[in-house]
Amino acid sequence: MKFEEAKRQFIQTWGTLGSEWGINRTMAQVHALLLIAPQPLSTDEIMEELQISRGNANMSLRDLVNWTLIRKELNPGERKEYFVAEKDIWEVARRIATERKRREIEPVKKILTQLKTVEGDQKKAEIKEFTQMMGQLGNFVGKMDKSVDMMMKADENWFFGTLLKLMK
Amino acid sequence: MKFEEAKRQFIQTWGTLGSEWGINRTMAQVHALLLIAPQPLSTDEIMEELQISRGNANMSLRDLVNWTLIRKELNPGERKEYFVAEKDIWEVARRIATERKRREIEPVKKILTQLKTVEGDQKKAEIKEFTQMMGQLGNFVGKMDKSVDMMMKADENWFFGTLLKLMK
DNA sequence: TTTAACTTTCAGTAAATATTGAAAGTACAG
DNA sequence: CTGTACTTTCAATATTTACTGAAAGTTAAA
Repeated sequence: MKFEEAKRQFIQTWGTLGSEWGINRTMAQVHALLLIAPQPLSTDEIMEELQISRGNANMSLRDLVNWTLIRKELNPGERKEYFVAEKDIWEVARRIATERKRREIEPVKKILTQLKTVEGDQKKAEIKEFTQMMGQLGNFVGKMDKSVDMMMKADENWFFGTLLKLMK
Repeated sequence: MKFEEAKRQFIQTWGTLGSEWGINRTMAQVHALLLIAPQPLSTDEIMEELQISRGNANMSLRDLVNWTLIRKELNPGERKEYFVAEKDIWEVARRIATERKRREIEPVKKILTQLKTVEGDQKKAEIKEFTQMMGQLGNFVGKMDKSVDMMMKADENWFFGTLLKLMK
């Protein structure tokens, strides 16, 4: 396969994967482009390569910076901003996990805790079932949460090494 | 908090969480409703409770059955179909992980493997960066894949027990 | 200052996704 | 068979989400 084709396909694949997991397709494509860029890219280069508008490029880049998946890089004596991606995939995974935990898991955890305290007679099947399920979910989410904390601190080889050794 | 309010809030929370993770909001809400139902529910009961159309209810239920998160239940001598959810949350998590792996991770893995074989001079920075990144990603996705396989076979207490013990 | 090179915003529009509901399909009881 | 109690489908529509591009904002060099 030719390089240009491979690049096109990678960007497309990454975009699709992103949108399947609730991440805006264009943002994932910009990320893909920066992941394989050997040097920092400017907004104009990204617009050109992905054929997107300035507004869209700016927004995607801002979001990626907020996710800490990319950072701005400035050349001395030049106004233009360039962007570089974090290229260590384990680090990328950790940042995504951390961010999604903070934005999505923590709020759910808090709500589940509240919902466990629902008023009503535990002898009613409805209430019993509800309380039990909130308990199970709260417990599970708590464990997931702890697992992410662990991943955040861990080194890749150690993490997968330990995990996969347990499999045998 | 009153039961009706807690129920409403749980269904809403679960729907939001689903849509943040690329799962149709209504499908997640139907799932939530069945998770807390002490007995099987019919399509009409679900339509009524969530205020959705017959078509939408039918489609969401079919999808949930395909994900093996719920199953049909028939009462002898009755035409109507009822639905029950798998209530063991560890089992639910495993089924979701298995399904997403199959639908989304496996195809990406296959493509990454192909993309590693891109033609071109490894001395060119572009190609070198690309090949390296495909290698890193392929490696990472492979490990995630194996971790899910492990989870599929494991018992909840053992899995989290082992994982969280490693944290200390 | 002013000008110019750049970045950000956001109202309007386009595209993607989800939902409805009525018609068609299915299968069982009589 | 035939009626009826259901389930499924799908074209039309509504809703949500993403994108554009021009105007406003910012910053620094002249």
